[in-house]
Amino acid sequence: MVDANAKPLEQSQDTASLVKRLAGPSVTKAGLAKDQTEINRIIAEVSKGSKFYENEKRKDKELTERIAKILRIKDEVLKEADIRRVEADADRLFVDLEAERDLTQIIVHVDMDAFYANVELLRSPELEGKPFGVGKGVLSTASYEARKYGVRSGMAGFVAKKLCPELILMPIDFQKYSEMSKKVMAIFKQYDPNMIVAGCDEVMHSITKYCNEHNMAPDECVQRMREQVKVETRLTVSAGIAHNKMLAKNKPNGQFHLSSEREAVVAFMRDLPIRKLPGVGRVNERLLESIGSCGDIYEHRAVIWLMDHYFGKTFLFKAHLGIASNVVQPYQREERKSIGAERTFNPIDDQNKILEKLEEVSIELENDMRENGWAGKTVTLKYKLDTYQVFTRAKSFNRWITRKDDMFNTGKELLKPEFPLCLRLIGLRVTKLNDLHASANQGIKRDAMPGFHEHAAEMDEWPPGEGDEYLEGDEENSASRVPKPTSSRNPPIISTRPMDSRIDAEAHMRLQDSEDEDEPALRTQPCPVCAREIDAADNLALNAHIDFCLSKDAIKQATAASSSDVATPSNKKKGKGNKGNALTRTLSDWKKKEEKRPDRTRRGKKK
DNA sequence: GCGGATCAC
DNA sequence: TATGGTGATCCGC
Repeated sequence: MVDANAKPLEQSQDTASLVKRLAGPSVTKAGLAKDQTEINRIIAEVSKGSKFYENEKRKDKELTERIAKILRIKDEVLKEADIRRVEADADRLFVDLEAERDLTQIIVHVDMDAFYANVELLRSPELEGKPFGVGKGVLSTASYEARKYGVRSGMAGFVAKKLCPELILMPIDFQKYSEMSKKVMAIFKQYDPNMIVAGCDEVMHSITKYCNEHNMAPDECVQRMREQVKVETRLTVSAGIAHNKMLAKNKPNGQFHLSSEREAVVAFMRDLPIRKLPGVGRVNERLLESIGSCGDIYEHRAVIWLMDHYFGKTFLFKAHLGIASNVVQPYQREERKSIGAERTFNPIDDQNKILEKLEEVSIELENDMRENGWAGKTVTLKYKLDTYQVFTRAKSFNRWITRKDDMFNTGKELLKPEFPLCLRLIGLRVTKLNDLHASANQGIKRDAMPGFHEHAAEMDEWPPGEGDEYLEGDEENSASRVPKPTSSRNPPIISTRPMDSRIDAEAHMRLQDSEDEDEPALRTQPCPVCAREIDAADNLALNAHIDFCLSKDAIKQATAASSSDVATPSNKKKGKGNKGNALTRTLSDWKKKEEKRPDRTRRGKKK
C-alpha cells in the first residue's frame, strides 16, 4: 500500500491545510482508506513543484489570510457583545425554527454503489477483487479495492498510479453507463413519478403517497425498490429514508431509516460533521473549523448569531435541529439560467491557435443551443491560464444571441485586450436565456409537441452530473446535459437555503412521459418571432425559421420586448424571504486586495 | 451588469 | 507526462 518509512513532510500550519487541499474535495465524502494522512502526504509529494501545486498553494494562502481576517472580526465583535442577551435571542430563533419541523413526509435518497465501476464489473468479471479506476486523465470512479489505497474519483491518473502501482485503468464507456442508468431510472420512477434525478446514479423520492396507496411500510417499499434494481440490473443501491432531503441524503451504505422522532433526529445530527451539510465545502469547512459537528452548533450559537453575515445563523441552527426541505419536485426546463461549453487543452500561447480553440467552443455551444432551443443576451468568456488561474469577461447585448459567429466574435473581442496569454482552458457561457421552445409552444403543452421528442431523446441520452463520480470531457454529450436548479418552489417547509434543494430533476423525465402518446393535434405552430404558421412536425425547419427571424435586427428588438415575458415562464419569484447562502459570503476588504486582471508578467509564456 | 469565488454532481 | 465539464448562486462592486 503506502510506504510507511517515507519521511514525513514538514507540517507547518500552512502546509497542513495545503496537503489536505491537494487531496481533493471528495476526501471527506466517501469512506476511504484508514491512513488518510499518509495518503495525503504522498499526493502532495507527487504534485509538488507542478503548476497545479503552485496554484493550490496560492489559493490556500489566500484562503488562510481571508479566514484569519474573519476570525479577527469575530474577536472584535465578541469583545463588545452581551453574550447572555445574544443567546436569549438565539434561543428564540431555535424555538421558531422548531415550529417548522414537518415529520409527515417520507423521503428516500437512493444512489448506485460505485456506479461506473460496478457496471464495468458486469462486463469484465475478471476485474473482481482488483483495484481499478474508470477514466484516463482524471478518474471518474474507483473500485472498492482501489479506494483502499486512497484512489478516488477526480484524482489525476498518475497520482492514482503512485498510490496504487497495480491500478488498472479502464476507459470510460458512456454508452454502457447511460443504458444502465435508463434501466435503473425506469425502476425508480415507479415509486415516485415526481422524483428528482440528480445525475446518472442518484435520485430523491417522496414515497409518502406510494406507501399509503400500497399500504406498505417505508422500509418494505425501499427494500422492494432495491431488490428490483438488483434483480433486473445486478447492481446494488444504497438508500436513506428520513423525513427530509438533507437527512435522507446523509446515510451510510446499505439501507438506513432514520426515525421521524425529534430526539432521534437531533441525536443523528449531533455527530454529523458540518462538511456533510449541503453548501459546506472545503472552504466553509475551514471557516467553521471551530464548530466541527452539527451537535456543536448550539453551544456556539452566540458567535454564530453575531457572525450571521459570514456563518449564516438560520442555516446552521436548522442544521443543528435537523430541519430541511422535504419538497420533491422534478426539475423544470424553464428554470435553466445558462448554457455553456468549455474545453481544456495543452497550454497554448499562440494567439491564432487560441482563437481556433475559441471557435471550436463557439461551434459546440451554438449546436447545443440550437438543438435545445435557447437564445441568450449575455456572453461570458472564461479562460484559465497555464498557471490554473481562472478569469471571466462578459458582454451583454440588447438582442438575442444564437449564432456561433456572435459568440465567437464576442469572445474574441473580450479576449483580445488580455493578450498575451498562455491558456489551458477556454470557455463560453450564455445567460439571460430565452426559451425558444417555450416561445414556440406558448399555450400548448410542450410534451404534446411533435418534433420535440427527438430532443427529448437527446436530453435523455445522458443525465447530468455524476453522483460522486467525475465526468471526463466528452463533446458528444455536451448537448444533453441539463442543469440542476438550486432554488426550491414554495416548500411547505421553508427552505431558506437555496442549496438544500440542490438535488433536483431534469426536464427529460417530463418529456419522456409523453413519449408515444397522443397524435399531434396541431400541424402548425406560430413562430415566436413573426407569428407565421410553421410546420410543427419539422422541428429543424421550425428552428431554422426561428433563427432566420432572430437574425434580423429589427425583429430581434421586437422579440426582446415581447417574448421575454413568454419565454421565461419562471418569472415566478422564488419567495426569497431569507438571504440565502450566507456561508459563502466573503470579507470585503479581502476582496479589495484581489487582482482584478491577470498579472501580465506571469501571462506571456515565452518558450 | 460584471468578475471572483464556492459548491454540487 | 501532463489535475474535467456544466450549471447555479452569492457578494461586492
